[in-house]
Amino acid sequence: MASTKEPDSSRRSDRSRRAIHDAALALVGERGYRRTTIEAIAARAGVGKQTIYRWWPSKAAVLMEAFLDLAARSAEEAGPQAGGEHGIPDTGDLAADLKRVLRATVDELNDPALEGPTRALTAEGVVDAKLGAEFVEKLLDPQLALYVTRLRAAQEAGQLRADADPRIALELLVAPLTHRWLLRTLPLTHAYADAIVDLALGGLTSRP
Amino acid sequence: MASTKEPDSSRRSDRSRRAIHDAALALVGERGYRRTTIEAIAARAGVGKQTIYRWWPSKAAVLMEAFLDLAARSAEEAGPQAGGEHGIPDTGDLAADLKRVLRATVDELNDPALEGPTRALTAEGVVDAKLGAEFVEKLLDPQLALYVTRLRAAQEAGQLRADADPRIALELLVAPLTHRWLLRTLPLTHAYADAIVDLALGGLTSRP
DNA sequence: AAGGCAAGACGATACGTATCGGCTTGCCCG
DNA sequence: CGGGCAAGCCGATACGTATCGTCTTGCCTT
Repeated sequence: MASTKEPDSSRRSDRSRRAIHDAALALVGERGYRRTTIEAIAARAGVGKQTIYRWWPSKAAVLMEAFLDLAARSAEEAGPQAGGEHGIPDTGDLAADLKRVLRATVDELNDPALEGPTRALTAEGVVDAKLGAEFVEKLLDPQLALYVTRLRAAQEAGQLRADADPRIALELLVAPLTHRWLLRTLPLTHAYADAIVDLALGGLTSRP
Repeated sequence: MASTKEPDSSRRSDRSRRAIHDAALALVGERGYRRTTIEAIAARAGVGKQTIYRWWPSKAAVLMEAFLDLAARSAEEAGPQAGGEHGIPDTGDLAADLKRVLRATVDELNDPALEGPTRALTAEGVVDAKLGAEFVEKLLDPQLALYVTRLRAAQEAGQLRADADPRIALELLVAPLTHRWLLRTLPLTHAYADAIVDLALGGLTSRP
């Protein structure tokens, strides 16, 4: 028993880890997820295959960590009051604030540099429940939480129905964008984001 | 040129095709998409590997066709006025009609027999644009078209804002369900479907 | 000197192709 | 008519390639 020898993480090479992150992101962007092999990642990173197998359980896990690392670094660079990641602005105008954030999300989803890895990771999570849970917990939920706080503020300001669950309301706003992007049903544009905000806030029912 | 000899489809064995469909669906349900191999499908179907490679370009294509066939057959069985596939009911009560259909969709998405293959196919479409387009065209769009007609009827009955694009309004209703199911953020229940309908129709904004 | 490191050999699968008789199908010739 | 004959799909299987994940070997950092 207990033959599962855990490697000593204190001796781990941070240099190799970063090189593997970079190589993984680059290769997935260039050739797609399916066609990037562990061996290719190792070769590009100038690293032995075993160094990857020692520290990661799967190709998807490598990519996930690379992604998290990238997000953490770009968040750090961006500083406290950055563009679209560190909280949703509250100017008092809920519709305008939401449009601003959703437009930024549209731009992010349409960014060709991020599209490949993001699609790969999402698709993997759709099929692999374990990885999907990690994806949701570490990447998606923190972002959605920002909406919850902003929507709660709107609720306290009397701009949002008191009986609306912010967690559900948020999905009404975000899910349509995700839907178009993931399934590629129709183009994902700023105009679409605006339309979603207007319809979601105003409601579909006609009023006198 | 023209050395691409197309096989003669008139001599194709329908028996083999069905066996392959069934085997593919069963194996994907049992072992997941990644771990079902073409060779295993052939073995289970009692079919030569080449018979699969002769008629299908990829594993995903086999599954897609199997799925379409299944949908077509179950639609046929269900008859003209079946549960949830052949048009959205129009009782005059838009909210009730939508809840009925979305609840049925929830049940379908939660059906363990269909979950495996559907996830596999969707995930493949997320990554493979060509397959995704086929998936949308042959499976998703026809279903969404039903919403468009129902919503247009509601619009003519004065129950839906005249300035709302039905194609976008539909996404407000359907996307949240897809979102929860695909990403597994929270449980997908009838109560959630009802909440979505109420919020989408009534709007998020508080009213006097 | 202990252990992670780069490099790569290795067995195990799965892929997609090629080929083999066997069997059905449709056509030709007697 | 009707027996044979070519064509072509069928199940089956051998084959070479690609990738996997493990294992081994020295080197080099710590």
